[in-house]
Amino acid sequence: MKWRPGHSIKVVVRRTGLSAHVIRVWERRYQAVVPARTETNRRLYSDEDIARLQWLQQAVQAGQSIGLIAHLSTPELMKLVRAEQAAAPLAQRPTAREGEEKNSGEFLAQALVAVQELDAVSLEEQLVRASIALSQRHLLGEVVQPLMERIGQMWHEGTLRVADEHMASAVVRSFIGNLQASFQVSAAAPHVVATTPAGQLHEIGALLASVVATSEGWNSTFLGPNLPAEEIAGAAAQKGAKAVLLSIVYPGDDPHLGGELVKLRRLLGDEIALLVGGRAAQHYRRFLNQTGAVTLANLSDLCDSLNSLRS
Amino acid sequence: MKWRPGHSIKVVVRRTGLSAHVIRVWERRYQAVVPARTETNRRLYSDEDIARLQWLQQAVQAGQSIGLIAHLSTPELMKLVRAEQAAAPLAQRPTAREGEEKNSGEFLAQALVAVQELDAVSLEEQLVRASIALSQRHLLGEVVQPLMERIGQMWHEGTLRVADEHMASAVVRSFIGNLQASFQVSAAAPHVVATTPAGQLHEIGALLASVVATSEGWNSTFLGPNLPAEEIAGAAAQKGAKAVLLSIVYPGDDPHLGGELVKLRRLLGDEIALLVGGRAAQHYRRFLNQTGAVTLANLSDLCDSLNSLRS
DNA sequence: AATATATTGACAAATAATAGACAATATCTA
DNA sequence: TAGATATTGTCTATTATTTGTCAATATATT
Repeated sequence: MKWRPGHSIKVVVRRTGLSAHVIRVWERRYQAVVPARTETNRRLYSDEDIARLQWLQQAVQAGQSIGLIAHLSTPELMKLVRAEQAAAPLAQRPTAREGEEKNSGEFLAQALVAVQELDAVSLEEQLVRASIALSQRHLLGEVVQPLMERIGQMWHEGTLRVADEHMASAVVRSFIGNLQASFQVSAAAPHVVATTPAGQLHEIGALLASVVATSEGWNSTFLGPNLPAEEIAGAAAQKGAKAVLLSIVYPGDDPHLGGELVKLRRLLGDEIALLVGGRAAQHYRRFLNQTGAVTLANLSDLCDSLNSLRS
Repeated sequence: MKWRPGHSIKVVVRRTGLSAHVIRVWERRYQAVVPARTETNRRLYSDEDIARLQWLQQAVQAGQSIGLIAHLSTPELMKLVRAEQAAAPLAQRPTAREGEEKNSGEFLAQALVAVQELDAVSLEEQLVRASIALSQRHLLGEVVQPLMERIGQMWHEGTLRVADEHMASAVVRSFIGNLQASFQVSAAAPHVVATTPAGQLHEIGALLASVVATSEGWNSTFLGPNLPAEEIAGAAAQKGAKAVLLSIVYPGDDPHLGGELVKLRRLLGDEIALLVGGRAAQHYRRFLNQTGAVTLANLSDLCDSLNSLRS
């Protein structure tokens, strides 16, 4: 679990990009980060120390002076960096650097802070930044989806207030809806509909699926959450859809849902595929297998399934 | 909690766009903003200082001369700038005046057709066209709001399917969220939060209220629907909101809602106003009157109430 | 032995504060 | 209207502070 020893300064240099000189001088002058020591006086940095240095570095890059911010707590630093990013004129935004992996994690972390602070503007700002810096796939798979999963998790744990969760849902919904509108799809392209079955109130998963389908060149209609099987089948028929995308996240033990799925499968007929994803989808696996629905583990699976459906 | 240290003049320069020279000369000549100092005589600007400089800058850009306004209090500056802004756009408003009435009706009719045909793309297209052709006020008051009312009505009558209603909600939500993001509001502007109380699941009204508040120059946070009184009060406190906007649409006979409203009023304290609108608001009039909440008949009422709150 | 790290002191470039000057307008006055 | 005066942004020169970098030296690691 936890790694006791800690990291040498060399590791910190590699991971932060700061020089060893600077790291030491920040410690000497401002006690910005005061690592533990070995018996022989070597510095031993914890992961928290490194993270703090990274935040300090970002704040400095954003124009803050180290002497004024070195003693701030790490959460305050995070807040400061966000404020600075938001205030930066678009003209001189920090040049998009390489290292998408690292960046997507930062976007996620910043977005989570924004959610906890109930800061809708900041949350949207992070999403927009991520959408500029990252590819579609990384944006959805490494920022938006993990963000919503994390929020759902914290919500169940009681770590997050309902208001935070609702605010975040509203912002993310709007953002994704926006994203979807930015794609141009031929009217001749095949259709899908995306929704969640009755009893499933969390709609973001279905909305994500809908965007992915759109970005893969399908005409996708998002029907909102919590629809009974008849409604879903009716809508699919009306749109001439080739597939129905369902997202099942919570709860994972709804006694009615299995029946709904079976009924939906019957109503859809043989021509319309049923693709089911989401965290709790596997809890209903026996119903899905029994009816010949396709279970999706992630958004890449969805892409694959859509592509094979097309042919 | 609170921000102790302060920002260097460099940061102020980047956030305001003013030159360091100007910032210092305004201080020297007019004491426009007199920041704290470090032990070594460096200027330390607080967030309030920066906000004040932004207001001063806006006032100057609007044609005021710095020597005459530098000594005004920040609230007076805010009022001044808003007055200027309200006066200016009228002169250069390029809106196509002709046939707004007729057009708004057409947009509404075509949007309804799109809903009944479950055509999200067409619905969004109508909304976008309306947003181009109409003023903000007409767009929201004569297209979006009537559209959602009509949909709710048809839904209760059974004329519309659930899927249609959900799809329309998703599209309109996304569209309004988009609209909201298009406004630039100063961080120094006062805050409101918009939501619906527990038991009220329809969120579009609150979202509309949130956009209107934003367009009137408030920082508005939309909290999503169906929040218990404690959550609303907590969020309002966290954001330092001056008002809470509630939308009550359906149902109009919830036995718990009156109690929720009374509780919310108590939790908010004396400093935070409670503005309540929506089709069903008058059904709870006795609770609202009893608690000193303001009842709003329409979006224009909301504008008026917000403006009087500001002073 | 070769390499990496810690400590101290020092240095230079960047940044900031102050006072004063100047030019372009704006406003007032005769 | 012309001239005087005031306002306002910009600039320079000087001094002081902040901050990244480096060298010298000692100690630890491989």
